[in-house]
Amino acid sequence: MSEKIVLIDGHSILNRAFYGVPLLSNAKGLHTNAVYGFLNILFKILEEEQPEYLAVAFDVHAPTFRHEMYEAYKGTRKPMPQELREQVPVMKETLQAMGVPICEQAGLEADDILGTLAKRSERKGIDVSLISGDRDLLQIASEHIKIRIPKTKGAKTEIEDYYADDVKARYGVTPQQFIELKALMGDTADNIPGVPKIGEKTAMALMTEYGSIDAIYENLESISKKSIRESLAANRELADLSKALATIKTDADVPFSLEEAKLCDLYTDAAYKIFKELEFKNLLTRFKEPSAADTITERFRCVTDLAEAEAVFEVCAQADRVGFSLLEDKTSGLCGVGLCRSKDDICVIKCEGFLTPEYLGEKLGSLQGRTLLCGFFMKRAYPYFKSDETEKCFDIQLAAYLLNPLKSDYAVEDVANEHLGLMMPGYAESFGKKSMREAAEQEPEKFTSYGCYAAYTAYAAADVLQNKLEECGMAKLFCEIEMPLSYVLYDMEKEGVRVEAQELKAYGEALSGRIAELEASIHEKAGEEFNINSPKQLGEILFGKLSLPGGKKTKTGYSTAADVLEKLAPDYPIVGEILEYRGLSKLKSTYADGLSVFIGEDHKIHTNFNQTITATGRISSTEPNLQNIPMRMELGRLIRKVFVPEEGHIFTDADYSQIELRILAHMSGDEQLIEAYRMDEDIHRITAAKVFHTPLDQVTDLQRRNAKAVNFGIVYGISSFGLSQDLSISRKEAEGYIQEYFATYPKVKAFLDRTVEEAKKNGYVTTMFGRRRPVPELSSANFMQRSFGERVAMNSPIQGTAADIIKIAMIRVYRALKAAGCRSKLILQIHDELVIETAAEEAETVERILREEMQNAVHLSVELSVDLHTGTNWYEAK
DNA sequence: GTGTTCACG
DNA sequence: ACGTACGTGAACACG
Repeated sequence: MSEKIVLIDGHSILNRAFYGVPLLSNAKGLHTNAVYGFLNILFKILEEEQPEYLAVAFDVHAPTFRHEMYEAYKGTRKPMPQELREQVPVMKETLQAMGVPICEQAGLEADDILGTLAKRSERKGIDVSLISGDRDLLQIASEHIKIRIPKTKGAKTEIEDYYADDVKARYGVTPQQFIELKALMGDTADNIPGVPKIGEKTAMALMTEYGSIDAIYENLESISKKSIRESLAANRELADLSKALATIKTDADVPFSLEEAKLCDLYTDAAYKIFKELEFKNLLTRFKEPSAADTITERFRCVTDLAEAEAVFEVCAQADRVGFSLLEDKTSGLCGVGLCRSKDDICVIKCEGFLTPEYLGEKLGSLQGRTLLCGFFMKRAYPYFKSDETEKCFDIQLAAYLLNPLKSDYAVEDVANEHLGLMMPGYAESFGKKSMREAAEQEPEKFTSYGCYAAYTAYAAADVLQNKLEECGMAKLFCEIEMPLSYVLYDMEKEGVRVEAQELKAYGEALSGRIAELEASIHEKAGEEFNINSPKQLGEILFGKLSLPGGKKTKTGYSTAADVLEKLAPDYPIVGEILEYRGLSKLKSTYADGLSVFIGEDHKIHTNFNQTITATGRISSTEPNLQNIPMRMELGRLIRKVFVPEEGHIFTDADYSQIELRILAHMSGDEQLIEAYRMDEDIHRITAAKVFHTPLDQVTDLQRRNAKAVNFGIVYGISSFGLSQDLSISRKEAEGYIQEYFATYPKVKAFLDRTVEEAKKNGYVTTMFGRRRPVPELSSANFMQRSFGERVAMNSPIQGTAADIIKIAMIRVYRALKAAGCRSKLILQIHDELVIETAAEEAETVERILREEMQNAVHLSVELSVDLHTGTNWYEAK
């Protein structure tokens, strides 16, 4: 077997990777997707090829330059986007760190370097694999030089391979002819003029018939088509020039020795550092585990003996701080507990024999309050706890979330990696889809290892995260809001909300009847049966078959969204029916049928309130989502009647009135807006009066509606386009409203501008309570992305502060209910609204507490106002 | 798994 | 010239 070299066309592959991988960025906002994609391709190739040599070629600055020339010429495509441009130096640094030689030379294009190195290697009897996204390189292909072109097909990349024969098979020309083909037809991208009048088809025909440019000119008179013949005759020089331009150099002066390309261990310390910085979690697993981890795993142990377990808990109770991991899942129950009280004392106590789940839970609970208990997802541990005190609790996930709320999850291995620089296998990596019980029984060693790693990570990360929280000014937010709130949420989930299953079923059945009627009528009007729920089929029927006007939008086909259909409804009865059908089937599938599966044996629904999901600090609700139960339309709103309190209770519902606008008034300090809230009048009406220069009592409904939309728009990070869409007015009119609004409330404008500026400077925005949201989009070169970043920067401090305030209110209400000895319980939170299941005799107390604690959660320059309602179901209470 | 639609604040 | 209002979650169709 001869030796092999892999040569990579750096810019070309980086470019491929950039467009093939969705935009990623690390915590610092640096984009990383192209580098990530490049490395994935590189590793894949290396695994396949097992070469002895490796080198990457870059143009010095040719690609951007040449690219831009081309763009200027074509006037269509964009220059290299900033998101990609910034990754070029990062890519080079990464390669350097991995010890991969980078060949670049002023005055030489990467193609020429690659061509030269390929031929040089071939002469030495070395096989060549040349990786490029650019088909121009095909001219280099030979018996020993393989051109490999990666193609991104959906998620995975497939690679097309071309030896000389493959080029012939695929394109019908030899690699040499490939050059001449290109010379004839020209290539604007490479500034190759080509021969006028000759395009792809003609060039191909000529090459197939004559075999070379020289042969074509020798037989010029035999070319039948006059225009082609004349063009060729008149442009011999151009043809030769084009050929020269199209030919990749194979004898360039590249000072590069094969020895430099000798492939060494890529997994260097320097590379590890860079991969970590770039947050390439998957790729980090390729590195050997750092030595620190080795010493830790040596100390991992599994305890199965009662006396030993007793001793462990005793020692833990004396420790300052204990990291723990709960080894359980819904189906398995508790299978073990990982405990770490120092980096030298880490174990998993397994549930077996005398070590029952009850015993372990009890012992874990007994640690509460005696030592700082650090764990992932503390809410899961609260069932074992004896009190709702969280002073001596530290939830790793909550801390990691505050430090970067944009991540999709906060798994043990991610935190270990990001905050401790520790590589460990994740759950799925160790156990696949096994349940915790299966893991414990079938993989005892990995089970111990996983539990110990998690406990150690909790132990060690608590310290690191605490310091980071302090640095970022979020320590108070963490221990005074998020930690106590986690217990409140646990309590709300545990309590649940009662739902009348029978009535819910009846509601669903009532919908079914009407749905069937509509379905029949729609199919009849359409002249065929089709799936109305399929936007694709629906679009084809409406805008294709029935050729209704206005059909456009979306990548995949016609848009059939409600706002599009509503415009058509007055003229086409079928559209109205479709809208009604849509509404009803939504109610049936998501709510009537969807909710019923979550009703437990206690007749209650226990939703999950997630505390680490949203970018702004809000809570989210899942399985089921109880934060989007219908409200705006009467038919949907009726569903709320099935949500009922327990015997002897009523619902008390309290919501903040326009909390976000009040926060805006406070944060901007705008006197006009603050004053508007001091008047005891409808804020939208006041805004209308001011913006439209109309006396308050003469404000029309339309004016009020418009003012309300502007108020919303301001909170969302206003754009004239968005407002115009919302109000169905022209952009110009919308722009006018915004101008008037800012003239009315000048400090609001100043505040929003200031916020965006700060976001650009810092890379993040903050709420009144120090909660941060990074805004990496602001550094994008893409207008759309950047505009999005600006709106995010304007909205997040407002939405986030509102989230902070209601969280404070929840904790206060929870504590006040407890202090007053109430049986009444907080059960739901819907962003600006709290629902309490109120014991009948406590109705007045509860109202007083809600008002008091919500209104005084914080003191702003405008009062917080709370609306209260009660009822025997959620419909009545709202 | 991704895209579309639509429910809520 | 571009093509959006901010933040979520669930159901469904479709590849």
